[in-house]
Amino acid sequence: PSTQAASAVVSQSPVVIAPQPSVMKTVTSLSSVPIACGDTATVGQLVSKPQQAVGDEEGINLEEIREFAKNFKIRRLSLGLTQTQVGQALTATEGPAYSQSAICRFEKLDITPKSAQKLKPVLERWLAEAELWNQKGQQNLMEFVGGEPSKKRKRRTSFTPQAIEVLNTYFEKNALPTGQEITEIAKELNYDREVVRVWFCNRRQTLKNTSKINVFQVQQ
Amino acid sequence: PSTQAASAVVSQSPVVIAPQPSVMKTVTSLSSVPIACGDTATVGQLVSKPQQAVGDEEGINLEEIREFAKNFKIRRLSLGLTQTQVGQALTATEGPAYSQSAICRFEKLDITPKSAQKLKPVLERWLAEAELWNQKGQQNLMEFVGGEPSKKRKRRTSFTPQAIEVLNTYFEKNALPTGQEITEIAKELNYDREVVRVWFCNRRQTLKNTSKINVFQVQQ
DNA sequence: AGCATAAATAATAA
DNA sequence: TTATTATTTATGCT
Repeated sequence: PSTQAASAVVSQSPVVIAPQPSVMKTVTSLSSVPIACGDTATVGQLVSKPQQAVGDEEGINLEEIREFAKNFKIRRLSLGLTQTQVGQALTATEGPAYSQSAICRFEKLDITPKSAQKLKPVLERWLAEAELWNQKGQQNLMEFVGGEPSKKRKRRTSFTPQAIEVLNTYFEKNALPTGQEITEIAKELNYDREVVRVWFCNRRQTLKNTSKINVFQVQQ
Repeated sequence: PSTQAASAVVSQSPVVIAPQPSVMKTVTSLSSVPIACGDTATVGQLVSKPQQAVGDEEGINLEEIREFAKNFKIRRLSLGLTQTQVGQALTATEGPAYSQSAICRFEKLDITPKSAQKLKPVLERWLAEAELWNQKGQQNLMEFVGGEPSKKRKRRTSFTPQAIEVLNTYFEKNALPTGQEITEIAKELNYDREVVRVWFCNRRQTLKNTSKINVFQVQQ
């Protein structure tokens, strides 16, 4: 299902500058052409320009794109779709490939106006069709989105006390086992390798959170 | 910011049975009183009963609750709020404590009709008020929700090649370091402890995913 | 243009 | 509910 396309197409990178809001404020006080010299700025940067109603930029209605992006996210969530699903479905139906990152960047307006302008109608059309299928039943939507008709969330694993004891012993010796070590541990305990890997990950997180609390002495 | 309220109010636990859909199908073929004997079933279970329009259960309109739950999630997301934020805000304004899990369970209808009936008006009222504040500006909403006005996402950490090498060495020795070990590693590398902890977590995930792919020989 | 992965969020076993 | 597992989103980099 989640097979990543490994096409490494080399293209000229847009060189997007991602300034912090605080930086923006400082810069905008200089007024006029705040970002970059004559180069590419993201839609998000352009629409947040304070003075003068942000209308068109090279004939592109930025405000409209901003509005659509916000709307798109809500409609996507209403359908219960993830960015990954949208990207994969688009890759399957439309010509070019669309990564999860691309969808994310569009929603956050972290792209150039030109790119946004090109992507907008594609998303618009696809989403409208998806909503149509959804009306006919969720099953149809999932079929349209492609792949797994109703991929259920993996059942949460329950470790036996014995297994946890063994895992903790390993963890104490080494909290960050190598892939091979994980494989061996999984084999020994007869659990899925991925499950074992995730256990280690979460164990670390827990540890970190616990430490954090202790620092503030909220403990007990 | 994320200090968990440690109030341990002991109440009669609902004892919710959570059967899988596949199990449901088998059981429903027996028709009438499909779930449990005379005990508590979740709203989700009750509304998915196939025959007979699912009307009231002990005077509670289940269909209405289902509708509201779905709507609640969409409205929450439209406001850009997380389950955690809602829970914390409710804990602050309403009497009892509401955890992220509680909100999650309500949205998934993984609660008893009685609990849902009790929670629904609370959520309804709070959400309506939140939307009101949101109309006056996002800043007001964040203030209403409480705490951080605009908590920004942590900046993505970039590890130096040297640091990664050291981390990998530790990981190979032990993929699941203890809290103390993490602290020491973080100190040695001069990175934030939390950052190191998360590194290990994600490293495990990567490993797991890689292993998975190898199994299917999709590699290269 | 998108991979790799850091960080955040949701779901669930206990 | 809490503690933990699993999934999703965001972003540094090339």
